[in-house]
Amino acid sequence: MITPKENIPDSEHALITKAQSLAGFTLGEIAAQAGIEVPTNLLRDKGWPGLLLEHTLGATAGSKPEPDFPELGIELKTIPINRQGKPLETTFVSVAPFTGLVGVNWQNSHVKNKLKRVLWVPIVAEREMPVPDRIVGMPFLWSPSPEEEALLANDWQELIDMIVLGEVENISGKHGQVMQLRPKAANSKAKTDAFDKHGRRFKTLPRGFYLKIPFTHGLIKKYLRVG
DNA sequence: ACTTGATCATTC
DNA sequence: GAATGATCAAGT
Repeated sequence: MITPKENIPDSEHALITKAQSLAGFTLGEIAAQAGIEVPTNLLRDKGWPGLLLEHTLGATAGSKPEPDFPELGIELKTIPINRQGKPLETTFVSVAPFTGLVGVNWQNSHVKNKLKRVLWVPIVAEREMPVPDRIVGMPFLWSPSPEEEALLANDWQELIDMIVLGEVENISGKHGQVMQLRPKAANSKAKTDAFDKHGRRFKTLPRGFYLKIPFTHGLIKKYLRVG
C-alpha cells in the first residue's frame, strides 16, 4: 500500500534534481527507503512503479483530473525500457472522449494538456529482471517540439474524426503514426456511451490514447544525447 | 519479435 | 463507471 507523502517539491528544478538523484538506484532500494513492500511481479500491481515514483517525488496521490504536480503543471510518467533505452510498452495518455465532442479541438484537448510538460522517468525493466532489481534511468523533463506536437495533433484529429463520424468500432491500434487508440478498461465487458454512424447512442468499450513506442523511443534518444 | 487487444488495483 | 497508475499476454 502506497500512501501520500508530504515532501512536495517547491520548484521545477527541485523536482528534476530529486528525480535525477534517483538514477541508478533500483526499485527495491527506493521502495526500502520509503518503507514500501515490493510486489513479486506486476501481474496484480501494474501501476506499482508509477505509484512508487509518485510517492518518492511527492506527487499528489489519488485519481484527480489534474497534473501530478499541479503547482508546476508537470505530469509524471514512468516508462519501462530495455538496456538499450528502448521502451518496452506504449504509454497511456488519457481516456478518449466519445461524447461531448462539440467544440473540442486539439488546442483544448485533454491529450495536448496532459503532454504539455512531462517528467519522464525511464526504468530499465526487462521482463526477466526481478521487480526489485529494476533500475531507474535518467529522468528528463519534456515538452513537445513543434514537430512532435504536429504529429500528435494529426493523429488526435484523425482519431477524433473517426469517433465523431461514429466509427469508433472501426478504430484499431494500427491507426495513428505516433499515437493510437486502444482499450482502456477493467475488462472487455466494460461499457461507455458513444454514437454510431447514424447518430444513435450505444454502448462500447472505453478506449484511451497511447503513445507508440517509436515516438517515446525518439524522446529518450533525443534527451540522452543532449542531456 | 512486436503489436494489438485485454486486463489489474485503487479511489471517488 | 470513470479516472488515476500501467503491464500482461494472445495474436500476427
